[in-house]
Amino acid sequence: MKKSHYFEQVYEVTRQIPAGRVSTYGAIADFLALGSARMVGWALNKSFSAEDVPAHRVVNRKGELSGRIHFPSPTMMEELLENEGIKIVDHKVCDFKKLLWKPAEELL
DNA sequence: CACTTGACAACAA
DNA sequence: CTTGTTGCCAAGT
Repeated sequence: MKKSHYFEQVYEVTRQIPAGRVSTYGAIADFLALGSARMVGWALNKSFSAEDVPAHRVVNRKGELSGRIHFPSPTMMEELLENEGIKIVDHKVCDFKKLLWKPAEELL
């Protein structure tokens, strides 16, 4: 049952993010070429009610854990990321650009 | 049906 | 750092 097409797409892409990597709203939105970064964030918000989506691997364009506030605990996101080998400094991803993963990479 | 809000992007000042 | 704009589109009120 599809609620909304792009929701599923965002979930799918987000699930493709490998551990130890992060992605951005812009990257996903750009890859889907559907809506916009807002839609991605919005879809991720609903991801809690959806299937298991590693939303903690999705950050904003600055690498900030902007979504941590929506997690059960604001620190959970950092814990999860650090658990995957991602360094978090000041609620931001260290070497963000290096860890940045794009959906298109899977196609390469 | 109109308006506002939203885990945003990207730039400008 | 903040405040502002424009684009984008669905859900909530």
